[in-house]
Amino acid sequence: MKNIIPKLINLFKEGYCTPQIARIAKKIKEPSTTIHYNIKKLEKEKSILAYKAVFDYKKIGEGFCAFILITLSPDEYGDPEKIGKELAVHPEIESVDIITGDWEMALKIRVEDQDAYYNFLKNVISRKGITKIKTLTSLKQVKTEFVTL
Amino acid sequence: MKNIIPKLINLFKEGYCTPQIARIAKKIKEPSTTIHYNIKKLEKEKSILAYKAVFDYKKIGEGFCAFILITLSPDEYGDPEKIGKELAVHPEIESVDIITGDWEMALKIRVEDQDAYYNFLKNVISRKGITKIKTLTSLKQVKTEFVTL
DNA sequence: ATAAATTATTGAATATTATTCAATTTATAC
DNA sequence: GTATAAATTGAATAATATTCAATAATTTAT
Repeated sequence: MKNIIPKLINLFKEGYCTPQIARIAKKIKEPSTTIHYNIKKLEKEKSILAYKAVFDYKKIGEGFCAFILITLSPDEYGDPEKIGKELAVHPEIESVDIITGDWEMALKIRVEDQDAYYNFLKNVISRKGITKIKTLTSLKQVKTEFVTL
Repeated sequence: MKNIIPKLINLFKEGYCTPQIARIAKKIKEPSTTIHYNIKKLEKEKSILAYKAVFDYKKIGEGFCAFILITLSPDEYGDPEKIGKELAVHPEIESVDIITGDWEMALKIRVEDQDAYYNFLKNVISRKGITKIKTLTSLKQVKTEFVTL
């Protein structure tokens, strides 16, 4: 057996999808060439970044989801974006935001289980510059990426 | 002029995309029929919920992004999922999670600007059952929906 | 262990769909 | 008001997903 599915999942996180112009044309009752033109415009001006799949993450072995709120050390405070970009390369991280308030950064994480999360914290999050973190574990996901589960 | 773009954006939030089987087949060097088979399997078992576009939200008039942490009143505490589902219908809400810790729920919101956010708080969030909220405004989005900006 | 049944892989043929192209209309700038 | 650019459109084409039937691999039952 080949087990192509993990590869598919990875590709679909990046993109590897395309708009269904004919379906959209039917839906909003416009010629498909007009739809095509407008979509290409959105792509050219980089308003659309990617076409991708949204998963039921429990079903693809990423059932553990958490938010991490991060406090940065004063010396790293000048360039939180740098740390953000370094963190963003990790595939377990769904989102990275620089935020206002009691913390400087908010991450959303998806891993298999609590063990995997512990390893993630040890290997990725404990790094110079991060002073303190607070984990908010998701007990139940009601809506994700604009898709209601 | 017709201004089809807002309609496209709405459709792309729901889905209206499809996998690029030929491209995937080339990428991982497998027959396209095998890819097709495996994708249909993922769809049938509902591991894939949708294929959709990811936007640069600043460029589509949804530049204001915030997380809302919510404390529920003790009488609603028994069924936070019910409130979650009621909130989930609002298109401004990207995600709804029931969480552990100092708060019971975490939302991610996208609207045009601070004014729109204020209105959103007034109209959607102030409701019976929600005792206290804390807003974490995103100053800079580094990564969203697994896509690095 | 063997047979039966199910699940997975694949190539060839087909149906759909995105894309290109050229023509026309609509909007914008001077 | 004219010129220039942007947007819409139908017809033709190229590319793609899909179906189908056959084969192979894996699992289940006996």
